Formats: sequence, C-alpha cells, structure tokens
Amino acid sequence: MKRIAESTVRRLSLYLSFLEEKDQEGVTTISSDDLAKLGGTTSAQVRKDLSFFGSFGKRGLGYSVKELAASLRQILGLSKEWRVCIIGAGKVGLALAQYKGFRERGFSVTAVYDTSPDKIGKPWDSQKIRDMADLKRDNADAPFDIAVLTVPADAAQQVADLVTGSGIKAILNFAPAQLIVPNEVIVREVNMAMELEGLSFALTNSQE
Amino acid sequence: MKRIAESTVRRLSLYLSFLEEKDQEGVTTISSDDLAKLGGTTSAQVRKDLSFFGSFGKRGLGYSVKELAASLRQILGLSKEWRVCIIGAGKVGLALAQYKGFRERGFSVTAVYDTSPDKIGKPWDSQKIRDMADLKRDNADAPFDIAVLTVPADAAQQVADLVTGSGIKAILNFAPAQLIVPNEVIVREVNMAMELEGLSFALTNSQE
DNA sequence: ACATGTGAACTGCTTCACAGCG
DNA sequence: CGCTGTGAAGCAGTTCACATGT
Repeated sequence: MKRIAESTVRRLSLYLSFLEEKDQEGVTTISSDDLAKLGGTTSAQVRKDLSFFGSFGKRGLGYSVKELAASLRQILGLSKEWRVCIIGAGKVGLALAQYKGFRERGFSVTAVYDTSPDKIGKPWDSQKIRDMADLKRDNADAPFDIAVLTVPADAAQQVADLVTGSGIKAILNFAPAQLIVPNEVIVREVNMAMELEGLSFALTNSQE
Repeated sequence: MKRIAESTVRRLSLYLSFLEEKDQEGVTTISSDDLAKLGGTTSAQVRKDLSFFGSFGKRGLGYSVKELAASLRQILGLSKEWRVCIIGAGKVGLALAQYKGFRERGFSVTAVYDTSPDKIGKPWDSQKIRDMADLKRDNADAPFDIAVLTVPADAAQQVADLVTGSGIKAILNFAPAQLIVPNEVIVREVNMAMELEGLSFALTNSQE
C-alpha cells in the first residue's frame, strides 16, 4: 500500500469522531463539505483523504454516515480490541488507566506497571499494580499491543528498552524524552512542554 | 515576521530541551549535526530552522550551548512567566496541576476551576479549587495567558466560550472535541484518541 | 579544514477544477 | 443537477550543495 501521511491518518480519526456524533444524532447522510466544516478543513481534502483507501460515497448524494464510519474503523484498525498496558503508576498513569475514552474506542487497558515497591500491589480499578519485572513474562502470556509510558524523563529510555525487549511493538510516550527504539517499533510522542511552548511562541509573535 | 511552520516551532522546542540537557552535562559547544542526531532530523534542517530567526553559530565551530539555549528561550517566548489556569478538576486536571514540568519551563499554574459543587473549595497544592463562575472576574484581576481544558467532551465548547469570553487568548485542549473559537484565540489540541488511532493504523498496516 | 548559513532543487501535501456518475 | 473522485497545479517544508567566514 502507498504510504499514507500522518496528517491524513489524524484527519481520518477526526472524521470518524464526527461521524459517530452525527450517527448518534440520527443523521444518515453527510457530504464531504459537512465533514470538512466540522474538522476545519476543505471538502477536497476530505475526499482526497478517503480516496487513498477506496471510494465510499455516492455522487450527487454524499456518504452514508454509518457506512463511512464502519469503513474508517476498518481502515484505522479499530475493529479489533487493542491490549494496552500503562507503565508508570503516577498521577498521570492512573488517570489514564481509568480514562473511559480508551475502552470506548477499543483500547483496553489490561495492566498497570511500576517499579516502586510503594506502588506495586496497590489497587486500581479491580486489579493491582504489577511489578515492572513481570512485564516480559506477562507479555509472553498475553501480548500487549501498545505500551503507554507515563514515567519520569530520566527513566524513559530504560523503560522503553524493557518494553521493546519484551516484544511490544508500539509506544505512546508521555515522558518528555526522545526515545531510541528499534525500527519496527512505532512511537508517538505526547509532549506537553512542546505544546505549551508552541502556545508561548504563538502568543509572543501574535501581536506581529 | 515571516510565518513560521508549526513543525519548526516543535523542533525548536526539542532542540532547547537537548541544549538544556547538554548544558547540565557541562557541554559548552554543539554542532548542528549533534543536535540533528539527538532530535532524529538532519543538520541542514537544524540550520534552516535556526536561520529563520538569525545566525547563532560560529562557522567551523558550531553553537555555544548556553547562548543558543538562551536564544531559543527568547524566540519561544519563555523569558516571561506564563500564567496558566486549569479548567476541570478531574483526575487529569489535578494531575496536570501538580505536574512539575510546567513550572520548570516557566508555566505557572495559578488556579484550578470546576463547576461541580462537590469539587469547588476542595484543596489542591496550597490552594482551593475555584468556581468556574469566578473565572471572568479572576481573569480581570490577574489575567491568565493560557487555559488548559480538562473537561468532558460535551462540556468543552461551553467552557471554551466562557474562557474566550473572559479574554483568555490561548487554550490547550485535552477534551476530545473540536473547539470553535474567535480567530485571535490560539488552540492546541492534545487528542489521545487520535494518537492511539494513529498507532492502531500503523500497527494494522505495518506488516505491509 | 571545518561547520555554518542559504539559494536552489526537490519532495510531498494541499488545493483546484472538472469529468464522471448517480 | 449535485457531489464525488481524481489528475494536474500550486505551495510549503525538507534536503542538497556550496560559498562563506573563522
């Protein structure tokens, strides 16, 4: 398959959320222009994004909300449940562990890990925080698809090594550190400092 | 000033974090190639990014770590303290409120707001959670530069209206909702669903 | 000799505009 | 006729390559 731009994938994800919203509202048909307005883009962009994957609309009519949503779920790989573990049982990690949005979207948080004896064994939801040392064995029993890293910056690389060493192939990294991982491992960074500094820059330079 | 790409700003932010790290380690001089390797980019990219703002290096030598860091802080607008409020005293909001990385980078969280009577008045750090209804008055007394939204998706637009109505000019939005705001207001979205779905897509399509 | 700074070439994402089809 | 799907054009961001300064 042709390489798809990350920006395209992000927009598909956005379109899907709008479609789900519209479906809830009972809307059955939607045009590329409607989707574009919701997502702050253009109808040509919407059609181009979809065109990489096939043709989903009816000319003169638009798209079936339900059908397009189903197609996008398929494209984004959301038809299966993804098994997610969270590494780092700090405030952010535990907040994420209980975040309902995960499960709704098919991401099922099945374990939380930490290295601190203070935290290991403590309860979260209906389970207990597990020892980081068990990750490799646990993953061999029932593999995780995605590891979410919510550890301090100085521990991030070491934890990432354990994660990739266990065979996990995707990381969502909340630690403010640039991870070095094998080629086949996919990493997405969520870097708060970067977002805030982007706002800082924009505010500083907005009064021209 | 010429318009600067968001990707450039994100990289500047990244370079700054590397420079701070290197400075800690006592490194005094660094080449564009060194910075590129740390950030997973190319030396030409680093030099081009910097070139938008001036010329900071010495030919044949490289950049002074301290001087370049100072320049980047200046460029990114990090020489002043930014006043930040957090809106939504749920798990994520409170986790962010106590996140040390904020203050280290010059972002000072000075208030947390909520609408729920259960939460208003409860302590966080050395302060109390304030009533959302007080935001406008509080902001008139001592303006916030940035509002961080950690509210449920269905409340996000309404809250954003209150925020922009109070005169706040920048929003970091953690709610999975596309905000509509006046032109002069700057919004950055941190959308977990999008990040996870990006990983899902990549995992689904990685085995070619 | 070495690494910066930068115009020029290139790559790839976005926008345009229209043919095609319901 | 309306809206999709798509080649072609346009534009923005990245990479190249070299002249320039130390």
